[in-house]
Amino acid sequence: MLSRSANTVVPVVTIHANFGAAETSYVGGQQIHGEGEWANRVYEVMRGAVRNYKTLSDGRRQICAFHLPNDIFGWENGPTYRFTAEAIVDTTVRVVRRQNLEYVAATNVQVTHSLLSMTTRNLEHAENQMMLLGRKNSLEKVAAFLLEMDRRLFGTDVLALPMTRRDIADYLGLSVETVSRELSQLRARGILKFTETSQRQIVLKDRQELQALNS
Amino acid sequence: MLSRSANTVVPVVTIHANFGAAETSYVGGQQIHGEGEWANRVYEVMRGAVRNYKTLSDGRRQICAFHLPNDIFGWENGPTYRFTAEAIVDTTVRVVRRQNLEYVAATNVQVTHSLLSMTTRNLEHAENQMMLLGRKNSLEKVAAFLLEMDRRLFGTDVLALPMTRRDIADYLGLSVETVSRELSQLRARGILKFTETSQRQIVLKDRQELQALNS
DNA sequence: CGACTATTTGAGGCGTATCAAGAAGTGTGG
DNA sequence: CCACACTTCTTGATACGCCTCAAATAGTCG
Repeated sequence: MLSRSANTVVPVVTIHANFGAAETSYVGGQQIHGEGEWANRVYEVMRGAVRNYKTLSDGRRQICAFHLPNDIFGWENGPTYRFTAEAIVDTTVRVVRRQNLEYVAATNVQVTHSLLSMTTRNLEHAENQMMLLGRKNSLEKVAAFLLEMDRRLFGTDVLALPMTRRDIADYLGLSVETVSRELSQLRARGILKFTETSQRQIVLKDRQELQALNS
Repeated sequence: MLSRSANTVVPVVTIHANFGAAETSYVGGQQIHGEGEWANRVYEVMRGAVRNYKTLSDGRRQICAFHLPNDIFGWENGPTYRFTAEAIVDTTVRVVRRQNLEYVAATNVQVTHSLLSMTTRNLEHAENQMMLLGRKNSLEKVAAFLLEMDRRLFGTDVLALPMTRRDIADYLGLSVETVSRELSQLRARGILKFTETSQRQIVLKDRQELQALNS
């Protein structure tokens, strides 16, 4: 049972029918689970995209991760979800009850090991994001974002971004306007272009140059 | 074998003599392992403090974590360390060979589960830090740092910070000067004071007010 | 088509970085 | 114990990158 992870190709659990999995669909904008709610379920994205975020009391938002097809999310060690998870676009997920997964993990060292691998990859991503948030400037942030999406939305010439500029901004610790300006700058420099149909469809014309901007 | 974790009181592996542990000491500033080196060893801090950081090619640095007594670090899923780890002050660690730990983890579901718990706690910390780095202002960052250290360096009236202002700055995504200014502001507001002996020894006079600044 | 949201672009302001200098603290050798 | 060199820390002046506010354009959906 292997599954392609967000970042690398490593063995990882897939939520399997054996665990009592069921599919559920959400429309764009719909909440899948809320920060602080009981963490009863674990999810695997089948189609669509999910944003995982925290908010401060005054509404400031930090998106910690985007989940794309084959990503697993909602696995918690503690009793409650540390995030809100929302479908960005129409999304289908496979759901498994947490206790079923825990039941298997308690006895099966391989499943536990897979969960450990998954958590470690999430940690690596978070660590890279800390460097990005703490020490990169706005152009470097946007370049890194594009390269990440290019890697994860593989297999297509055009990056069909599911998320809004606001989502990108809240992922990179920027304002919407700054994201837009840096994208415009990259377009002006010939590093990318938008398709005729949409501003959310981006073609990377010079990945090397993007890579160079990513420090 | 239980050990107090950095953030919460949860069962977690301690590096035990059974794993073939040995103690090693480092002087302040000495490197324990470098980013990219083969991850052959796992460490537990006995005395002292460790900084874990990444650097960009031009020298910008992001400290991802400070490790204090009873913290475990150096556990990697991949082949190499993703960080440089340096002793901040004179530090003693317990060392275990990775393969010994892996050997136990491969068969013992409890040890694997402990590693999973530890990794999950690290992930939670990283997620909170992402919110801090991406969305908090400099005063909120410094307040959050002080509260974190107050929680982790428990049992004393004065916070005897092992790290320099530069370390704090690189942990919070700020400049040294800004850290210093915000500490001065908190002192001027009567929320903290320094001891007569050192600028690194801080007494928190109003934790509630600090908590309020932390959003 | 009309209402609404998302995106871009410009103008100006603010928060934090940078540069600079002095004070405080630390370590070393005499 | 002091003198000296060096590092760390603080504080002030200034610069600049990104945010905020505003308005126009583009895109979406009933």
